[in-house]
Amino acid sequence: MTRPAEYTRNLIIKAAVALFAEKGFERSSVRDIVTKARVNQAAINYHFKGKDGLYFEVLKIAFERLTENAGVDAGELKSLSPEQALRRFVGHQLRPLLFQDELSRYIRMFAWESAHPSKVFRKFIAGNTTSYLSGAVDLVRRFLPPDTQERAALCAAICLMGQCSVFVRNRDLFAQDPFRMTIDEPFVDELADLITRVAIGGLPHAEDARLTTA
Amino acid sequence: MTRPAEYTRNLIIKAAVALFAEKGFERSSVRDIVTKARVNQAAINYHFKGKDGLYFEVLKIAFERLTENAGVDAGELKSLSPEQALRRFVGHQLRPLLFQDELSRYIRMFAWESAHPSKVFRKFIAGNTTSYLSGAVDLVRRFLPPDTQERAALCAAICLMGQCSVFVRNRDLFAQDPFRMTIDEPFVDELADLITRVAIGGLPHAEDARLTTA
DNA sequence: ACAGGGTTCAAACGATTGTTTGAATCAGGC
DNA sequence: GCCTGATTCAAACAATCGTTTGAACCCTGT
Repeated sequence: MTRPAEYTRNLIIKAAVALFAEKGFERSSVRDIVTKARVNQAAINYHFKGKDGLYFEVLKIAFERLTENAGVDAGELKSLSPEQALRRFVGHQLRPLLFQDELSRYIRMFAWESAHPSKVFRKFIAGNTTSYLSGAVDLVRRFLPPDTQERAALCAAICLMGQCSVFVRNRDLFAQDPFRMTIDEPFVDELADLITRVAIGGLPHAEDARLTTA
Repeated sequence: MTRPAEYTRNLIIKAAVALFAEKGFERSSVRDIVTKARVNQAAINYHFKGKDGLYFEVLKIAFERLTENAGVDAGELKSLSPEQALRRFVGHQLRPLLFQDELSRYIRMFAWESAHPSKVFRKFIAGNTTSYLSGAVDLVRRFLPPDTQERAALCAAICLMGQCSVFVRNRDLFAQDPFRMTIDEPFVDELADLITRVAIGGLPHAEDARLTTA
């Protein structure tokens, strides 16, 4: 069979995940990837039909791993209280701040896409109808008034994930000079608590009477 | 004097602002800018010492215009109730969703930077100690418990601005197929109310007892 | 031993990026 | 009128990007 093919495929995917997570898709060059993977230039085009094809493959893997392992897990979601589930989810989204394992890299990749979705990514979510956003929507729905419109719930979910991804993307920036945040476990716990608590406290009032627009 | 110089300078700046707002700094090429401005290739390097120099100049202008005109205005901030001030600020941040005027373009430029700060931008905020974030920090502080640490207030401000900039950046994406949001004035009002109300409802509980980390 | 297909390789391709060049053009001062 | 400095211009530069090429390589089946 094609033993060696699968081997270098994995080599490439591993290197690509690391780079895509670190810098995002656009800023990661093919030459960076093949250098890190210690394979030839043409390998990506041979095995994945180009950079886009590689990214699509990587997205597929990341999505599978995340949905099977996430705090979005349907079973776990029901066994926990809404507050616990939300806290777990936020903690999961902030995971790349603390750990550099594979799962964290996948989350970070999606954090880049939430900043500026690439063409490949759009094609990807077009195929996966059950977007990773739907999990977040279910999560916030439990805090929103029961008659909240789907659109508002979607916006709330986007806001929730956006708050996490800002920190994931700019981790290094916030650690540096004007901010000087020491990003350790106590800090991330604090941050996750902050985001979670603001959501818990605020979401129930999301559909109150219209504010004066002035 | 150098009349014609200032004229083409403004031509370039105007075109650059439009493109930087639309696509961000990195994705806007020098050739796009000079074509839109109807000036020569070399003009940018002659007048601004390169693309970076142009961007720095544009950032300076945008920052001045925003601080003098923003909902962050110190006088206006004190004359309004905390709730009104926050709602005004959020509405201001979401302005690019509705209008395409100059002010909206400046806001959108900063929204791109909040996603992935460029080198030029980092150098810029290093020089402007009173970051545009400090206004947001003051705003959220009025809802946080009085003894909240500066670090937590800063995180809350980042979260607040992040929620707005997600929609500003991805306006077109959310209008399209998987989401199909019609981004008109009622929607933006609704969204601004949502973000504001979640913040008002949640921020006071930001420093409650530690949540169980599980 | 040989042929053939899957895989690797170094090199080049064409497109795009930001920047530089050197001549051409224009203005105003002596 | 001519010189000088500022400004514009078309063209090229060097670097990087993703992709393609065609020969070399290696393993397998016959």
